Amino acid sequence: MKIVFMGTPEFAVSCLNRIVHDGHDVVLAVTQSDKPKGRGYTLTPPPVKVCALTHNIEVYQPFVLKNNKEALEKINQCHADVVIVVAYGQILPPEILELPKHGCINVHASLLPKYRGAAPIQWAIINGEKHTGVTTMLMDAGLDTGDMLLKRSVEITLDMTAGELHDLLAREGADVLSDTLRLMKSGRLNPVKQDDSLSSYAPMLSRELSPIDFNKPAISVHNLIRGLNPWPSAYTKVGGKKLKVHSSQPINGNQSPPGTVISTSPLTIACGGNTAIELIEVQLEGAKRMASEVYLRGHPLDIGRVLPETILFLGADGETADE
RNA sequence: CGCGGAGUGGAGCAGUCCGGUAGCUCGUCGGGCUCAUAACCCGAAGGUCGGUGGUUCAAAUCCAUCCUCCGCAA
Repeated sequence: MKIVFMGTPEFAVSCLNRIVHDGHDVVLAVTQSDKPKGRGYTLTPPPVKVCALTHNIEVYQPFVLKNNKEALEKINQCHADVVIVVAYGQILPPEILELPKHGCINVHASLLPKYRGAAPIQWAIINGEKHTGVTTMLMDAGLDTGDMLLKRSVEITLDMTAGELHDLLAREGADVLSDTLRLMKSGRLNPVKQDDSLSSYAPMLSRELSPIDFNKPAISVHNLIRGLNPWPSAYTKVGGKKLKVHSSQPINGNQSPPGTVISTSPLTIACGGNTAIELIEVQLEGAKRMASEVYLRGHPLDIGRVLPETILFLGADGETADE
C-alpha cells in the first residue's frame, strides 16, 4: 500500500522499518524538526528522519501542522492509501485525518482505553501494572480515542525498566502494525469503539516526578525508579547532591523511619509501611553510574543517616545517642 | 560560544585554594588467627597524578591548550 508515515522518536523507527520491509510503498516520512540536543545544543535530527533517509524516503519536517496549508497540500499530493502515525508528537488537525482513503492508523503503546496520552509505557510501570501492550486504532479527533483495530498484550516483569519495556513494545508494535495493514488490505478489520468509562490518561513525564519519596512503600519506590529509567531517572539527595538511582530491589521488614540508611551492604533505605529498598546501581551528579557498593567506597554513608539530605552533610563527630 | 562537575596504583575517592619526597576505603598477592568465614590481624606488590607546552630550584598542585567522561538544561 501507498503510505505516508508520521513519527519522531526511536519507538517509531521499528514500525517504519517493518512496513518498509513488508514491501509497502512509503512515499513520505513526516517528522518533527531537528532540535538542539545534548551538551552544546547540537542540532540533532529525530531518529525517524535518520531511518527514513537510509531507506531513501523523502523527509518532511513541518514546524507545526495546525493551520498549515502547505503541509496539508504536501500530504495530500501523496495520495496515500493510509497515513500511519507513531509517536509523532503533534496533534493531527482534522483535515489531515480525513485525507487518506483508509484513514489514519495510530500505534499506541498501551492496551487502550487505558493509558491514553504521551507516556503510557512509563506510567504502566510506575503504577505497578502486571501487563500492558500495544493497540492500533483508527484515529479520530480526540487524544488516543479512535476505534481500536488490533491489540497485543505483554507481561511486565517486576524488574523491567521503562527502557526495556519500550524496546519490547516497539517490536510488538511493529508486528501489530504489520498485521493491521495486512488485514486492512483484505478488508477484514473490525474497528471496536473504546469504552471511555475505562479510560485513563498517561501524561508526559516531567522531572518533578524524579525525587524519591521514601514514605511510600518500597514497591512504589521501586516502580518509580524503574518507570523513570532511563529518563528522567529517580533520585534522592545525599549531602545536598542528587543521587540518581538506576536500579533497586524492594524488601520487607524494617522498623526505622522512612529514608533511614539501615544497611550499607547492600545499601538499604527504609521505606513506608515497614518495608525497605536496596539501592543497587546509583549515580552521583557529575559522576558515572556505578554499583552502590562501589559508590560507597569513595562516599561513605553511615547507618542512621536519613535521606534525602537537602543540605551539605557536616561533620563526623556529633554522635547521636542511639537507643 | 547554553550552565556546571570530573579525569590521581585494578575500583571508588582525598590531596589542588596556601607548589616541596602521593594518601584513604576496597580489591589483588603472601602470611597469621580460627572448626570455619565475605570476619579479624600482619606484610607486600602496584601510580610518568588524562595528553602536550609553559612558569619555577621544584608542579598532581600555577598558566595555556587539547582529548575523554558525566550532571543540568533542551
